[in-house]
Amino acid sequence: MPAKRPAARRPTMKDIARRAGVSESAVSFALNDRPGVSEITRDRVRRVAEQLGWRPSTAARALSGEGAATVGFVLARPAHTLGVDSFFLQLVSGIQEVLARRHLGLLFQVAQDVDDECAVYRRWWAEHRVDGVLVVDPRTDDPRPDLLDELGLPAVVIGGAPDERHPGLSTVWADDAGAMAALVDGLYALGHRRIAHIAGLPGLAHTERRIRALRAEAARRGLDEVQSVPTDYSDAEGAAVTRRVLETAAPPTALIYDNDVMAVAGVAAAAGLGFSVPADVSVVAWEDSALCRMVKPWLSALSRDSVEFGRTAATELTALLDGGPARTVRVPVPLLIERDSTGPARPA
Amino acid sequence: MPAKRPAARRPTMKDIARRAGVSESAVSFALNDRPGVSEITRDRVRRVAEQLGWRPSTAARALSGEGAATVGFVLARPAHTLGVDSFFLQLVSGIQEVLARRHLGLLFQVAQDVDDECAVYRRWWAEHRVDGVLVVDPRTDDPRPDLLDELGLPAVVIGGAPDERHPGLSTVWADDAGAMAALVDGLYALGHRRIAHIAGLPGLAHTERRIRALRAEAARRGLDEVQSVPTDYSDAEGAAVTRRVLETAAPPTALIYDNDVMAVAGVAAAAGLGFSVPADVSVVAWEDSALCRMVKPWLSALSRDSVEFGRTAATELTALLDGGPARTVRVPVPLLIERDSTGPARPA
DNA sequence: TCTTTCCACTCAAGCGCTTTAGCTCGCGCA
DNA sequence: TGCGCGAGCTAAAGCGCTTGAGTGGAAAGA
Repeated sequence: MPAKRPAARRPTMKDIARRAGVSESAVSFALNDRPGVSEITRDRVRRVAEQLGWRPSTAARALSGEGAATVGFVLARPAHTLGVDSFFLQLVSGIQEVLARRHLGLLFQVAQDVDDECAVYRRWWAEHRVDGVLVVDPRTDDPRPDLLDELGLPAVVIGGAPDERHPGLSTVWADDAGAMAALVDGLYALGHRRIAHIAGLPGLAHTERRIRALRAEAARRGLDEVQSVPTDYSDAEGAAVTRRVLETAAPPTALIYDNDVMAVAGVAAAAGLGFSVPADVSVVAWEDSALCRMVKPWLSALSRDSVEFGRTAATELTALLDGGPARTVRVPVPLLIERDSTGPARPA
Repeated sequence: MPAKRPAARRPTMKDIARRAGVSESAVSFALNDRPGVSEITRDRVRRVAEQLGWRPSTAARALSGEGAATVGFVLARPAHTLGVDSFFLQLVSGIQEVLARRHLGLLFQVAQDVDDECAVYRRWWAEHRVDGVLVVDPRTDDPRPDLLDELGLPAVVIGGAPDERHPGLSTVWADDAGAMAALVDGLYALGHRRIAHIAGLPGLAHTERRIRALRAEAARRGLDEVQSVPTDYSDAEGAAVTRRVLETAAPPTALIYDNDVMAVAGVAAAAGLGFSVPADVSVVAWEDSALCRMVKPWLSALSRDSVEFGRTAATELTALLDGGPARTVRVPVPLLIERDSTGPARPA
């Protein structure tokens, strides 16, 4: 037999009203800082509420039109790439920090793919579950902004490019193009002319931005042995692609990895092929984490503050929920932390 | 001016009732598979509902006593240890898989510490936000089970030991003691007599279980140069402790790390001290992930299926929500994947 | 003195759903 | 013919909160 639960009853506004000797409406006014009650009544009500440990029922609030006090976050990535990723947990930490302050809940869901994700948004909307959502991994040709517009669901896109076509959405983005330009600058100065970019998932907006930026930089300098190879972000593909680009007649002298996991796997793969880092080939990871200091040589990496990124995104969303206008805000360009995996190109 | 939102109205049961020419109650009966309507009416109602894209408002449902259709998950770990951890995202993936099937939402929150976590539970309970919670990182002397009992909030403890004192809580656990015994068995057979265990956060139940198990195994075999050193799971402490135990007159010949991150950091630290793995010292990681195959030598590791762990926990919670009895279920003992970091002890 | 104004508060409806009680048939049976 | 009965449905209350429309009384104005 299941244990009998005492199931303490939650106090309601009615309880407060009775104890304070006023009507429920007065309680509502008092607790929501609305005019209509005297200061002394307000105080009394507040004290009683506190004493009873009262908290508003989100369900009742939501039902009377106040919104669900919850924001949604969907992660649609293949399960195996979720593994050793430091970015998302940090991002979510930052998001939480801001949301918790306002007692907003975070409804989290992992989805199979973007279509699945869209279905989740539809369901959340229809079920009245969330007041707004945070969208990650924006894509080229993304169906989500249109959908969110249609549903009228406030949203901020994390990591997208500024988007004029959806004036209702806020965007928080990093200047990947600028970062890539700076990165290539540095490598060029070190003598690197053949550069391979082991990119992330094709179709992701920031992957495409980085690829385009690299191509542009190469063109500007007349480098024609520069390439980007998309992957699924996994260590396996990172290693495989590394081997592929390195086993050519004129292998690249610098490798740019779109995340830390692939960079680490890539270094190992390079070593397996007899390439030493950074003597034969320089390596940079586009994402810094403890991982980069766990291998020899320590990896140079582009470091951004993912927690702050999350904070910014959440702040924009709360502004949107408060009825503010949609905005486009840029977070600081990631900073290159130079460690031991980058050096001058070996002379030809 | 903020974009005017079209704000499509969500269909309600009233809409369905009107379109189907029946009362709201009939609609409710029809859609919830209750007796009281004929099959043909039921079908008609269902069709109309489908056609309108109707979904029940969770707020309204919750308000009329049905529960919030949401379960909670709080993560209370220092932010910096959240970084490169593969376990939680995998666990959450598994949890989601089960919850999504029943359209249960997952409310996720990161907290500072256990007290903070308790406050979150209280708030969730008072706000009527969740029907149950998943508790991770159980501790020795944990205040949470008592609290959850008091609140009557269904809960399953993930990774705890069977707990007779709280018959209302379900527990999903792994047999750390058994795994530790098997591990020591293997190392002993390889000739290892001096073993150091670089443990996780002190106070966590499974940390203590492992420490006790190791001590028991050592006692059984009369090994007196066996030790456990607690850490905060970070790569930094993993490396520091490694150096400390290795820089002694009779250093251990085998190191057991309570997670993959510390193991990797530990190998690097050992190498820095001139110890080669596995010739001078064997290394085992208690947690397998891509990380273990990213360093040379590849790390032997205890592998468990974290996704499945999550599935099991979520399944138990849904059973509890359905009014089932609390249960204690054991997941399979983690399996030792032997790679290149373990070998025979160097003869004295 | 009587009216107006305003403040502090109460009433009651409504949000979308569930659920209990009740109502109306048509049928079988005595 | 009358009655009971169950199947199939409706009416209405209630969950906890917000909110617009009152209401009573004291202070202010005529």
